[in-house]
Amino acid sequence: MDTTQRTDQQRSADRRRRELLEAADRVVLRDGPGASMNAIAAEAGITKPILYRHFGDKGGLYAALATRHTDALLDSLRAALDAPAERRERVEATLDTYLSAIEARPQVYRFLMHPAEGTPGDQGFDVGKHSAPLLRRMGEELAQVIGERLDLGPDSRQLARVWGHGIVGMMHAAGDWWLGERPCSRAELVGSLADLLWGRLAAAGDKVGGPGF
Amino acid sequence: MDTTQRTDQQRSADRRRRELLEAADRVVLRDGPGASMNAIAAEAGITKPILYRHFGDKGGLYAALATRHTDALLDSLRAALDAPAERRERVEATLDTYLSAIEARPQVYRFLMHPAEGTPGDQGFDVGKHSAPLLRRMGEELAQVIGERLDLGPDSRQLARVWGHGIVGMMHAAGDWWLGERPCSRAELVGSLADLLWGRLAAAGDKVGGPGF
DNA sequence: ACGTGCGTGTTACTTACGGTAACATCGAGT
DNA sequence: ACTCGATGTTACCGTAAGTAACACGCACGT
Repeated sequence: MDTTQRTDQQRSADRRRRELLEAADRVVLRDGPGASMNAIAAEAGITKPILYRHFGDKGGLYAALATRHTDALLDSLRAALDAPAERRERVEATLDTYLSAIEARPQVYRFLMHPAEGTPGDQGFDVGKHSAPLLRRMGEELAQVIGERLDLGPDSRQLARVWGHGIVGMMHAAGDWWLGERPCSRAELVGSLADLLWGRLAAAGDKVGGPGF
Repeated sequence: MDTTQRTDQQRSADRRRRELLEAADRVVLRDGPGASMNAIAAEAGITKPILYRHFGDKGGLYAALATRHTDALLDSLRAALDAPAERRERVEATLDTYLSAIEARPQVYRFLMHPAEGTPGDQGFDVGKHSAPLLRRMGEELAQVIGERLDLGPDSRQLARVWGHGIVGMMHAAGDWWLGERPCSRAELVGSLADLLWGRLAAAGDKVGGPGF
């Protein structure tokens, strides 16, 4: 039958694709985002053109790779976000989940945040499209949760999106800096960020001697 | 005299360096961060090896370029941050200054945020060093202002640094998203972000029907 | 006046990588 | 036996980073 034949072939192709992705994963995690297609092909035991047949170009391969990791991380975050607990606890759990993930696998994290490394067909600026897909997806996801659950008055949807992307950016930048310098424990970082979101910046008193920030 | 001779030469070299940087600036702003060294050299009316003599490698040139723009932006931000006004107004002015800058010159912004594009000597992950220098510098700068002016109790310095990087990341991610989708006016974005920093997330009521975020 | 440096500039090359064309092989269905 | 399609190969192209090696010009000490 035509359909079963197609299914077999497709299944085989999918399996192969997964194998190639796993090989690519190993190489990228070992050599960084600048890993060459030759290196990836060698790790998979094949040569370049096969990679290109499966993924089109380097961007395609990297997009497939990023999607896998991004999906996994987003699943964890969703779980933390949906846990049955008070709002503050859930915010802290989500922050901690994200920070644990980047702490446990910094290479994956770096790859996801800087996927556009060796793509020379980069002309035309396209500002707005260049941000790491992970950040955008996390932002939209959080925006949806906020919009669904919080009563923010009129403009609720727009406010939720601004906050979603803003909070994700806060988490990302603070996490990036923390991962590099390790100035405090993860728990302290989580607490400090939650405090920031809880308005301690506005509530803090000026220091003696001048107008506060 | 030896010293005056050296000074003359150095002065001439510095002038040349500035000219080359300006040419590089034009090309990078026109062609994006993927601009080739050949193109930059051609714009400057010379050939590649001279660029390499002045800047070592592409990374050196880009670092010099980024420093120029970063310094300029940081000066603007410092001015907004130091303006004589209430805290909320100053926060809004700073956000607006940043957003105006990235809105006015998106190419510069993209270049500053994604400077590591064609640097194959990228091996070894060095997580923590990879973030855009602009973000780090803005974060440290803001941390310093916060630490100087706000009374945050014990751990003041550390809290200030977390917040500095966190707020900068919030501004960056929200700005990046906003620049791509333009979902609202700049003033609305500024207001929404300031509201977030002012604790409206914690204060918001749950939507009817379930526990809030 | 004459070499001696030294900064400025060039051409021509190497190396590495993304991407592609053309050819070889093997297994399944007619 | 023959075709078709997927899998695989070698060999190549274009481009871009980075590097000799060589050439000019100009101030200097003698």
